[in-house]
Amino acid sequence: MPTHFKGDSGTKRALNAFINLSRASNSVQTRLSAGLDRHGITTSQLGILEALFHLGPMCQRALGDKLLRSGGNITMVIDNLEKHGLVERVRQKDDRRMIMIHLTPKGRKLISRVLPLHAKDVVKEMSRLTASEQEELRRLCRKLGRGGEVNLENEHGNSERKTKEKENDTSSTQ
Amino acid sequence: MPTHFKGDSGTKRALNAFINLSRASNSVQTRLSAGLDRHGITTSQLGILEALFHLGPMCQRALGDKLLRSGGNITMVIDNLEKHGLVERVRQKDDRRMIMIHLTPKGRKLISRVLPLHAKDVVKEMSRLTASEQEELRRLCRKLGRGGEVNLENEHGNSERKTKEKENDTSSTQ
DNA sequence: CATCAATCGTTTAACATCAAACTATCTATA
DNA sequence: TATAGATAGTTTGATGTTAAACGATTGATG
Repeated sequence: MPTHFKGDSGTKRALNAFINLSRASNSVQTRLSAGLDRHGITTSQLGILEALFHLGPMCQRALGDKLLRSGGNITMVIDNLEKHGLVERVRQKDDRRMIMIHLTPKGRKLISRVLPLHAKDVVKEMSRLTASEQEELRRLCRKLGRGGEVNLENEHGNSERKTKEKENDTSSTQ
Repeated sequence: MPTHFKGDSGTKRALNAFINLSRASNSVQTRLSAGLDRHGITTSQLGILEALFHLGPMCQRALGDKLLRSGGNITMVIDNLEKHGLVERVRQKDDRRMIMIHLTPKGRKLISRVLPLHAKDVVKEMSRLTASEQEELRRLCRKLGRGGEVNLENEHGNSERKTKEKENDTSSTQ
């Protein structure tokens, strides 16, 4: 009963690697979101606030692309942020399909206060690994990332430079 | 604008490790759940079906402990499994608070068919890493697992044996 | 100019998730 | 025995998530 799998060792290895990957991600995520609780925001909300803070006002479509979330999801999370007075929707005049999301002063204040604290929490969580272990973990995880190394999105049409793949922005979510 | 963080390199390293950990877990999870879609079940449902298949009938509390989910969540997922005729609730006679969850023949048939296919999918996903990379990933992820190595739950009171920590069961979820 | 296709955001339905309040049941103990 | 506390499961309310259908707006093309 406690064996649970009668496959070859290669299968066991893959299953174990996957299970521990999932558990680690979930564990860290859960502990970090407890930290965010103290500031009254969720992980999803942090993602949006951080993007707005670092990149400036964006339309919902762009936020969805950046955070890898569906349009409907972005609508919902922004609804909640708006209820709390942290962002506001501004309908574009030139293209009335588009709505730019702006941080309110309250939202800007909050995110600029929370971000360093959250980063500190992340550092604390990851400090269970040494520096080189963190780099190794990153390297291994990258190989498991988005299917087939797509990267077919130049964000805002800077198609003249075939630059450095972007790959990482050192944001504190996702 | 593209720098996004003006912290020391240790902070950057931790943030990058964390981001890539989350993304890897999410990516793999998303691709695997597309595979489960073909069998009409979700990841959560798979977790419960698999536990029942490997461990036999269990009460909801035990399932929640095993899968690290809240009681309310278990109730909901089992509701859906029951709707689909894959499990059934059996009220205990000796202790009427308790409800044992059983696989139906249909549920047993489904999970015994799906499990090997799902395992194969996991192997395929993880094959982006070599065998030793998988083992290294597992090792690193374990260090990030549940806070402080708690393990304060002997499941069903087998408190006489201080046995081998249990740690891993080679299941294909979680 | 009219229409059609693309794009943006919203809504809906289904599932997941948690915490907290609640019901039912059991156990210990006074 | 009666009552209080523990335990199992459900319900509720909030959030997040997707996919699909939908409405509004824009742009292109005949």
